[in-house]
Amino acid sequence: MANPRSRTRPAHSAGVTLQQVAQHAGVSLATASRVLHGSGSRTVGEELRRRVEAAAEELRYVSNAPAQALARATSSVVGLIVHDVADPYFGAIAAGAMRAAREQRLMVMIAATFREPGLELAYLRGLRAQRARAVILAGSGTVDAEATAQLAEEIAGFEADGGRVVCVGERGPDLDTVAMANRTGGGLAVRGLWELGHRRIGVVSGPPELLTVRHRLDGARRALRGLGVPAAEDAIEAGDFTREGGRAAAVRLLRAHPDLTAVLVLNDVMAAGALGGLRDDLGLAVPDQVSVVGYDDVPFAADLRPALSTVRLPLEAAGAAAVGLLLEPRGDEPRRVDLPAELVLRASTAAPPD
Amino acid sequence: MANPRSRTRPAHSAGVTLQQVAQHAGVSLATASRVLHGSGSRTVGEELRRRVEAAAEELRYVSNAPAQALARATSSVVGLIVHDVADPYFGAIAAGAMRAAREQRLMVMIAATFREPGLELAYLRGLRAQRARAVILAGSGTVDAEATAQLAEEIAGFEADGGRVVCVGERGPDLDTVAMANRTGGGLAVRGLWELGHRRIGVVSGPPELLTVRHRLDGARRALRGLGVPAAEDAIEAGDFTREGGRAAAVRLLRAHPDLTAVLVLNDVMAAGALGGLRDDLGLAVPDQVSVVGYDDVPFAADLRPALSTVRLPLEAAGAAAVGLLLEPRGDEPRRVDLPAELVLRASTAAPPD
DNA sequence: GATCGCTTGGAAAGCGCTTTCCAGGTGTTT
DNA sequence: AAACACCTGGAAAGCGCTTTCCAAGCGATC
Repeated sequence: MANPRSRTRPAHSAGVTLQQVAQHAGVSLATASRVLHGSGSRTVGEELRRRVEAAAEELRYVSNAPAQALARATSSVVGLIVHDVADPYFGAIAAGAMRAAREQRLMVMIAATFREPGLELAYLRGLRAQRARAVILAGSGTVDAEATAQLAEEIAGFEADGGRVVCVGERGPDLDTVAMANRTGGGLAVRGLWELGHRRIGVVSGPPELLTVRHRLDGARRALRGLGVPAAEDAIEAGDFTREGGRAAAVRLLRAHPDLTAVLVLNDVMAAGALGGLRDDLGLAVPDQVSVVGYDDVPFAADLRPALSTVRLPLEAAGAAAVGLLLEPRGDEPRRVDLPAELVLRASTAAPPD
Repeated sequence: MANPRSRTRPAHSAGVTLQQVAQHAGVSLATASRVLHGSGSRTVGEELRRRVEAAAEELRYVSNAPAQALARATSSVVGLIVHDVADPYFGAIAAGAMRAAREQRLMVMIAATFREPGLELAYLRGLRAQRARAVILAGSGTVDAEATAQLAEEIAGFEADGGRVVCVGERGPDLDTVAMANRTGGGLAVRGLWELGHRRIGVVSGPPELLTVRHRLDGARRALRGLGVPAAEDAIEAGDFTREGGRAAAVRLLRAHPDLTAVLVLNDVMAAGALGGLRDDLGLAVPDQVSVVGYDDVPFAADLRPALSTVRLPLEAAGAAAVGLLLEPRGDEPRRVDLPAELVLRASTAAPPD
């Protein structure tokens, strides 16, 4: 009995080339190309056009993108480099980017560095090899000068080859970027807490080498200082940008500063951990004893209990904006899209206890 | 104005070809190719090898993947088609796949259908055009015969072109698949609830056309029937596979069947919504009045309050297994990897109220 | 009726790379 | 010392497509 998998297929279908389609239609290769992939400026007569289309359909022709890329010296793939696809922050950005990409009929090649330093560079190189038309650098920049310089060189090379690079989040002044309101948002959170009556505010921070963290922290600190909040400087604990990191850092923070009435956690994933740590490890009630504000407003933030107050960033819009940016012709000046942050107050914040 | 293709470029860095590297090293194109991309079987002398490598480095040569793909008639990209990257279920699978891909030095091209029916087909075609070496179909199959048949044909075409296809979750008997224990898991959940003492168990289900939903539901139903649980058949409400869908369906379910003491929600995202709906809309205490079990064990399940009891699926492992499968040569028989489900009891389940 | 300017189709030269086939040189065997 | 095998490097033929250039056909113009 015939194995269903080896079911015989019409001889056509496997590796059909444009040449074969042309032959089948009784036209030249050039004409077939013009009909099927033509840039439009050149027209083909109605009759031939029909014949070519019929032949393509009949033969089940599928164009060969690498061959096209080679001949055209440009492709329709864009790269997207993130730290971790499973992280909802990047998931949302990726979703936005992919939606936009679809509208432009672009394919997206995604790479996750899993926060391994050298990998971003390696992937950028890989994408360059693929002759991606553009790449979106979605992960946070770093404070490491060496790494930044290497990356800058690779980016320059990529652009010299005609590719476009767009960053989500600031990386450097001469790159096209979709800027997230990180500084502003940090200030927003602090001021929100202040308005609720909090005067002793701590911060659970992320890896200090990340630019994103630095900016958020910066905004928070500045606001704290501006408001004259005392002891602000040392009521900061850093941890990994993970649930566990947030949990541990929050516990450390409140052990060291039991008088804090509010804490700003620099990302929602950490905040989820912090919420757990405060309650389970420290027996603190949120928001009755301590208020907590997160950052990002990832989808599950509203599902946490208490529902997480947080600084909302338009993540999907950022992804979409990045794609928008890389479609525009490159300008003389680096382009920049600024996206706003917004403080969303939910149930994890309240007035401080008396 | 000059033709862009003939635009003069700086000798270094931009658009360096292997030919140029060879010239710079004083060797033939063939030798340079062997050194830089050689399959290893063919050796090049120490001296020339060094010279080529030095030249490549000096000229900042970056290989041209499309050209390689064309010449080799195979590429190093694999496609991954999901419903939604922002959904933690797919995020986890994607993360696992990407980790494995990295070890194999594969690039992954990702496509999100956003649950739009025809898009899966379109993307598969796109991936075929890209001459992807393989594609992973991570989204659930559907009960729609027409769509399934079209997909089958496209898959056959893809395979005829030499590509490999693997599914995460069952789609058909003659496809290589990483099978998730959907039926088993449904039973597991029901039995777990039974053992806690629940006798009136309802189900919040997902879109009935999804195979995944059907299988989970099937397992649950069978267990229910096996246990002799009455009224099981109609205590089922379906909703979208989203938070809102889960919320609405859960509310409907408990309005219609106020006597239920436990509900199984067929995915964690819906369960998050259900938790909210039961509490906020219906004033029901979980788990004191109603127990809730989810499905998938996505990362945030443990962060919900009450922490969600759920059926754990090894999502990352599934993604990795899929990549593993497509690296193996294609066998005569379709291959299959079965991944286990495990019931994780957390705080959203308890004995039923008296 | 010859000329011009269009439009439309085809021939052919690549795009950057892999790989087969050959040739020359070396070391080995008898 | 001749014959052989082997190793290493190069020339060249594609891979499937795009695009330039040219030629042919045709109605309009003078």
